[in-house]
Amino acid sequence: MIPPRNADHRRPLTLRDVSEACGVSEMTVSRVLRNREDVSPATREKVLASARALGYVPNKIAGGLASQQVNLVAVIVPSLSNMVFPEVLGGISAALEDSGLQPVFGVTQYSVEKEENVLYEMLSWRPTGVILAGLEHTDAARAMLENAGIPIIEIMDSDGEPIDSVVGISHRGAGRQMAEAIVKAGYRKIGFLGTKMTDDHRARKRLEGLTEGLAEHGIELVDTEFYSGGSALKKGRELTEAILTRNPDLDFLYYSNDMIGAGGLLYCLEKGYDIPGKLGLAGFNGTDFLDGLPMKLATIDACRREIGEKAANIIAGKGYDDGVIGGHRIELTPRLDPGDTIRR
Amino acid sequence: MIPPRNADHRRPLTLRDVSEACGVSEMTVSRVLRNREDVSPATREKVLASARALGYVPNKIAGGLASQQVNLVAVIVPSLSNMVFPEVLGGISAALEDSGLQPVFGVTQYSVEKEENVLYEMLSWRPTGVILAGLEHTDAARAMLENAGIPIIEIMDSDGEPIDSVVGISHRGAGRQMAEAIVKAGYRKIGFLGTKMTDDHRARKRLEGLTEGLAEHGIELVDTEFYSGGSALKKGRELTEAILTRNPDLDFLYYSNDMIGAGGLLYCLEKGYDIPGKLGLAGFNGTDFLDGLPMKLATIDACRREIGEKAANIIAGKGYDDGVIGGHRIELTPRLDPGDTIRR
DNA sequence: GTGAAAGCGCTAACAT
DNA sequence: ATGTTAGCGCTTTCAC
Repeated sequence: MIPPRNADHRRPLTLRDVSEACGVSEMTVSRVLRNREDVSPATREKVLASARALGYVPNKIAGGLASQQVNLVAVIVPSLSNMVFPEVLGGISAALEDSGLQPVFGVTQYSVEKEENVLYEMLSWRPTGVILAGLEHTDAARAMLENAGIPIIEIMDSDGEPIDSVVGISHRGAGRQMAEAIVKAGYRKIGFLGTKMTDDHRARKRLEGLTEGLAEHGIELVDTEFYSGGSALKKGRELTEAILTRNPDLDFLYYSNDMIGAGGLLYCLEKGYDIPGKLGLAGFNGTDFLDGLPMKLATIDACRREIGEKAANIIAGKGYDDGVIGGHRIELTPRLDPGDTIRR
Repeated sequence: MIPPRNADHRRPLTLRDVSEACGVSEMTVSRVLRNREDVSPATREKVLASARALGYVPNKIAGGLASQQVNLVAVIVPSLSNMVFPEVLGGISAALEDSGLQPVFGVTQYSVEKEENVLYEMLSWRPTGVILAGLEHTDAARAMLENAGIPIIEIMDSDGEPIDSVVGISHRGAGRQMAEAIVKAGYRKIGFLGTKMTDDHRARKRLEGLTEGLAEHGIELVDTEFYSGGSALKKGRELTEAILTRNPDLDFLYYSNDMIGAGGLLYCLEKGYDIPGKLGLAGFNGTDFLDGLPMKLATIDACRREIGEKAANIIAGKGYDDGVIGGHRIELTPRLDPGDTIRR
């Protein structure tokens, strides 16, 4: 075993060390390091030189306690392995870039109990605001959010009552929109394939929307097929094979996300199905890294990046010059891209 | 505009509030809330009841300052949109699950300057340890890491000298390993396709390893093709078409990641290339969500999740009962999966 | 433009 | 098992 090189337990540097090194009061050093204007250029240079030379890194724990302000934004999402949420986080990071605020991410694995724990942890850091996915929370989490006294932005989903602000799309609406498109294109025997959605409320709402939308045209879903875990692409193939074997006369398959839709598409192409002629397909999310498949899968864009940006901007107070931080309701309109897999 | 519901600027609750509510000293309340054993069950219940009733959330800023310990682990990665890093983060989160430590993520967008900034931000929160991708940093970042006095784990790449500990694979070795497999399978005219790798040192090292490995058999790369941005699947198609048009006699294409490899594979299948007979293909990462493509692309597993777990375990002190935290060197051996796209 | 004093909310260390 | 005291490293406030 190589001996530890970094196990020195030297006391970290403090303002006092910098102060002594440059012969300026701690207070003035603090001013310089916070880029305040009321310091003479001469002292400023002296201080910065010492700080750099020593390798001083300010202690935000102490700073936060003294100033009662912490420039963190808590961001809580169900998963990172989904490709959906990394894009939301990208939007948030970009929007917060020059705001002086820093996002901190937490993951719930689609469990409201885990969400409650993560939230408790994060609130204990006294963040400037909270962004979290969805409108469904435990009672305790809801209470914490209501009492936090900071902006709370619920994102992704606008089907329900937010605690404070909400930025999202109507997943029920997306389901209905897809139902309209399917019916208008002349498909009649429709199957649904998706995740087991005990805790994925948005997928559930899309299915509900689809069902309602079809019902208005007197159409009922013929069959459904659910999965959990595993490679989505592969699962898409398997589910598709299963549902088409059971119901050879299906003429449309609606997938709860683009990845399983892509798997289904590959399967159907291999089997020689006439797409979109005899069989139509659609997914959800507008996953652009799937561009490059043999055909472009029909999908509805979930506006992931934009949702992240808008939510972050509310907390950063950007673009909302009414000065009001709380109580925003931003419902984005997702665009349906028929791609190559819905006939026209 | 809906009026703000959450804009009340009530003073957040303090230990004192809980203390007064239950008639127990602040100190004892603090003990209860930190789950310390030296409190009688009766007082414990009384305190917990009050804390819950009030909705008290501890202030870790103050706690961290007083105790001089912060249960955060800073994790710094180049990107979240890559699918590689979310898996590493998953491994880290899982390993830290019951350690009382919490990961905090930062993103550098493959820029060492940005890395330096993010690092400065994170170190100012006085984390328990730092996990960051790669061995290449600015001098200033290196100095900060060396002076931080906490465990520093550089991950993903073991080709070089770590500051403290390292957990990764040799990308140069992975390149050589692939070269061996390619030559052994009888391919001779090899092309490389990948990202413009000014700042992606690991991709660069893989290419170097490949070149060296081929050179040992007297083989030179015939051609290379680079891209940046855009849908990787689509780029894979475009690059493949370009390189095969220029060099119709190529018999192997090595891609710097599985996504562009998948795009290339789909392209070649459509064009009717004989794979793996006349043309072999390979990628890198062991991206399992690509299971479900018409053929399984040859690849080398980057051990992403395992790297995350091992790095986190070092900081959590788990599984390293020599009591030493610093100076670990863990080099994992990536497995080559020939899939269906290298002939045997 | 600069400095001195007080205190942010909690916990370590020491009493009891 | 519980309470008291001091102080973590910074910033706010006020004085100069």
